[in-house]
Amino acid sequence: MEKLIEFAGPNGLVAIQSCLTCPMREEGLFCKLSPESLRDLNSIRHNGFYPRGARLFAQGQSAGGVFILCSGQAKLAAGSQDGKTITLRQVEAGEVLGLSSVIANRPYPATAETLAPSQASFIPRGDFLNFLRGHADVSMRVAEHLSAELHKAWEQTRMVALAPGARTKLSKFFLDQGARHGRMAAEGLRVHLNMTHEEIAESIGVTRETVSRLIADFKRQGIIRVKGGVIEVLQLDVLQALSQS
Amino acid sequence: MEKLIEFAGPNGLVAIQSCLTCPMREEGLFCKLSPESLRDLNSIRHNGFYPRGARLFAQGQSAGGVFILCSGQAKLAAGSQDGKTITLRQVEAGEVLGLSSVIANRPYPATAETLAPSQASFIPRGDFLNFLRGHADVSMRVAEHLSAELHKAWEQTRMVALAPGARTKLSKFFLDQGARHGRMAAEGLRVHLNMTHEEIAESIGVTRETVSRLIADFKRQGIIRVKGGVIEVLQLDVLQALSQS
DNA sequence: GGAACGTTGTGACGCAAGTCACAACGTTTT
DNA sequence: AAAACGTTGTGACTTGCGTCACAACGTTCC
Repeated sequence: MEKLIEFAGPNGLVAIQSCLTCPMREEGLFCKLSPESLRDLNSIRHNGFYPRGARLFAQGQSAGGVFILCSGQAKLAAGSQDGKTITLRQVEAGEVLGLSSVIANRPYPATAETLAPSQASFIPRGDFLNFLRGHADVSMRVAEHLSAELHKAWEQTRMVALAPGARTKLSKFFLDQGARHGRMAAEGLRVHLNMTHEEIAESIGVTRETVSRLIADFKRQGIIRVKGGVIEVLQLDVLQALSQS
Repeated sequence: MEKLIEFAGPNGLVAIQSCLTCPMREEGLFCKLSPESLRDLNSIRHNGFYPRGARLFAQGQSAGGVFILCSGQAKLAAGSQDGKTITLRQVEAGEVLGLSSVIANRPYPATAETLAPSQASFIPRGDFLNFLRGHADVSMRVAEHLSAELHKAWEQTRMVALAPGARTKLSKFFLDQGARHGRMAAEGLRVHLNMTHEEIAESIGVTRETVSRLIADFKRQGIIRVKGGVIEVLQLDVLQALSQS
């Protein structure tokens, strides 16, 4: 991080200059650290800007380092031979990508792709492990973070395997998205959802057509309304009832 | 661990007396530690013996501590309201149960049940966290372990979601079991599999009937042979071909 | 030995969701 | 403005697997 000149990323993204002044400090896993740790962290990170759809790393690559998603949004998706893919995790600003692969010294198990224009800090594997070893407080936090991720992964497995039908899964998906980015408005919960039906389908493990049909169905029943990338949940209670597997 | 008298558990299980002389020392995550760490670990563990089917903890309970499975076998299974359950993970001797829940301070996300007569050491949450904080080497190992678990969980999600049919899943399951407990014999890979069709079904997320039918099918095709809890894989290559999603 | 129980084997049936196919839009490109 | 492209909406058809239902075993347990 030699150059800290004023800089705004593409798409009007405002650049985050330093971990020490990062607005995520209260939230992100790696942001809530002691000032010393934070300074050291800041000194080994490499900043980068990515447009929507950029690939941070690919499934099967050896784990070269971790990415801290400073702003924007990304997803972690695993694919099979026959072209099908499933989204393992959505990654929000402040979260980390590739952590477990670097620590376990294994290839990335999935591909990481931005869902929106994003800023991310890359930390090479070696530097990161040194950093970990030198900061006992951090490795404890890492363990906490990994634990939380593990719980989410299990929750995901449970959802995919136990939910009895596509309708249930889609309801769960909308509620989950609502909890992440939703805001209450006059008409109901309003969620900015810049995903295609195809992407939604990959998140819940069904086909694109099924998603299209179900959304049409939800609209017909007056449960949701859609206008240009924004979903309004009009009948939250109905959606919740549907999501109960 | 006050009493270290000679003792054999139920079912002829030979008791493991101390972490310091544990035969798993080279393998288990918590076993391969420095002698000092090992001694401290040994001083906070509480030994217990469990028959097959014993419940170590239940889904939703607050995480009281971790279990180290010294010998035997267990599973971690999550259930839904309507009685369906899915096996999240099979736990072998030397592995740990409840680790992520204790660290993340969350309720156990699944129920842990022994699949065979087992010996396990329980370590209360407080003691364990103190132990972690006092031993920097251990928390790094914990991070590694959690990373490995996370990868397995993702692999599981991938399998359940991406595998196109029940046949594929069952093939994968057999191969996985073979890798764990299999031995090459004259007729082929021999796997001791003390699970009912019901349990297999829960592991791969299909119904019991489907498992029964598929096994019958595999037998008819000469891919496997079954006699009393032991499965012999006669045509490993065919099974591998089937498991390719 | 037979009652009670849990496990396995199969048949019959139905339906949710995958697959294929194409039409109707929107957006970006040129 | 037409072409090229990606996204969405729907219809028709097929099918794998869940569900229900029972029969055939095997094992404990009095």
